[in-house]
Amino acid sequence: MFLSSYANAHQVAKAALFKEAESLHGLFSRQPIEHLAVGQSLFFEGDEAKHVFEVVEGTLRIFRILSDGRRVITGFLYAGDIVGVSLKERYLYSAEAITPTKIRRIARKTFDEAVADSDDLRPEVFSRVCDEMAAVQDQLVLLSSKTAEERLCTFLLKLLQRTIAAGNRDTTLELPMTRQDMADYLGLTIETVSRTITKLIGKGVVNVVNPAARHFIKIEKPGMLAQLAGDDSECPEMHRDLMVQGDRRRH
Amino acid sequence: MFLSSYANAHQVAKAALFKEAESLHGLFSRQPIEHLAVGQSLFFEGDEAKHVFEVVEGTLRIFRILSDGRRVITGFLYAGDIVGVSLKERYLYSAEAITPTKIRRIARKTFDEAVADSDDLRPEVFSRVCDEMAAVQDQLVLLSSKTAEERLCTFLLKLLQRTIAAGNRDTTLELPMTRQDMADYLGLTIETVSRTITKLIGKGVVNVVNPAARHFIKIEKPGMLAQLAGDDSECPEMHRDLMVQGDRRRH
DNA sequence: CGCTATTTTGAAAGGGCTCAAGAGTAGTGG
DNA sequence: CCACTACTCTTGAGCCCTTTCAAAATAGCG
Repeated sequence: MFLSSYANAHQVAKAALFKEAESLHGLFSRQPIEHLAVGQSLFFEGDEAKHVFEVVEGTLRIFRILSDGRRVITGFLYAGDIVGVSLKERYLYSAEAITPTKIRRIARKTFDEAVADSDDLRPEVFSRVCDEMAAVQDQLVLLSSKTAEERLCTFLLKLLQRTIAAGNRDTTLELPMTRQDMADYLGLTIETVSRTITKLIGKGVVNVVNPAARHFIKIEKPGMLAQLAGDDSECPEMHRDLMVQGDRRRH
Repeated sequence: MFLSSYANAHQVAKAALFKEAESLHGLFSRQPIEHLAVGQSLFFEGDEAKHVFEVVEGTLRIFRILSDGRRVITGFLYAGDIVGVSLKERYLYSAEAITPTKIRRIARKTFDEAVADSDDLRPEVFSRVCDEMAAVQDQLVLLSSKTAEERLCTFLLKLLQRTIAAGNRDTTLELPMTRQDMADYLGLTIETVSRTITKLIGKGVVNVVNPAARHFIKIEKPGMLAQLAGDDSECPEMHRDLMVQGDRRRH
């Protein structure tokens, strides 16, 4: 699956001081940039996994199509992310550009050899795989036990944290994906996503900056958004020592 | 998270011919066996991830407790599985024995060094991480778009495939986990799990071998079980070339 | 400006949840 | 061996959130 870009940023930076090829980004930087138009596919589920990709610019969706036509989006890729590492023979999902996108590619064989040879690259790859695993597991928790509102808020919160981490002071988010994409990612219908956003606007938590641009959402009350997202980062401690039985809510 | 045991079995076997330490199992085999009683914890979410474990015998559940007390089981561990690899500082989940269990442990530091040093171990670790990632993603698909019946059937089917892979000819499954465990794993309530099993018995798909032993379930119609599980291994091809728009069902 | 795709809104139906009680199963100790 | 208790599992009834089906409103674009 995809690998988060904000993984071990310090390590990347350190390595870059010495030799560019000693960081994953450096490894890709020598490759030519390729352009993807909106809706264009990078690869398909089931294809032989011949390349590893770095997203230079833009956004992609990662998804599977089920036998009955339903689509499940398992993640989004943003600038700096790397796809195609934790795979064997074949891609387990399709990848498609949802905005005009720039990518670089490296043959898996080349990539694997470079990683096997470099003591700097291995920890970086490992770190990204760990982040990816953590992200999928969070998504698993979201899907197995959160309400529509909690799901939406969790999603928006993650996007918000992304832009804040990128140094953006404004709390206005650009949602490059459609409502249908959000629905397929959050395990909801497009109608529920739409209704839930309307409800959040009603509560004053978020707002559309300009009714014309529904893909720009301003987070008015980040604190409340985090509240509604539900995961007060779980609470493992309550479980420790004393098995607090009995008062399990829902599910 | 956990790592599936049937990963790259041939590679493991090959390495074992030469030197035992050149396979992951060999690496653990020198460690003393530790015993866990039913309900005993191996580690807690949030704990410093100091060890990597191999399950020698028994079954464990991997889970998180949410702030409102709900429990999400993200996986089960069986004999041969390895836990604690794809992690950074801390465990992202708790692990608890659901049957009497035997495990071996290795310090992460030792483990990481052994893997970094050995050209045989690295591919095996990589392979297991890939399998783990694929499993989590399948679970993600299950949770985001399957009905209660489909979830149950998918779960039973996976267990069936496990026992068949282990060379068992009988289609009777032992379910070491409680109904509540299954519910927390499948994103359902215990009542829905119970009702769905009753429904499957009514359809003649499965049966309880002996009403006294509800943890032993015989699969009477494996074919029908696979049907009801829903994932005719998805269908990526229908999507290729021609973007078949429009007739997306549900969600 | 007209056409199409996307999004929103409404009303009704349904699947799974909640609450509540009953039925088995085990374990304990007299 | 049989209460007695504690659990797990099953079953029932009603409700609620999300889905489904349908249509209107809004944006995007040639």
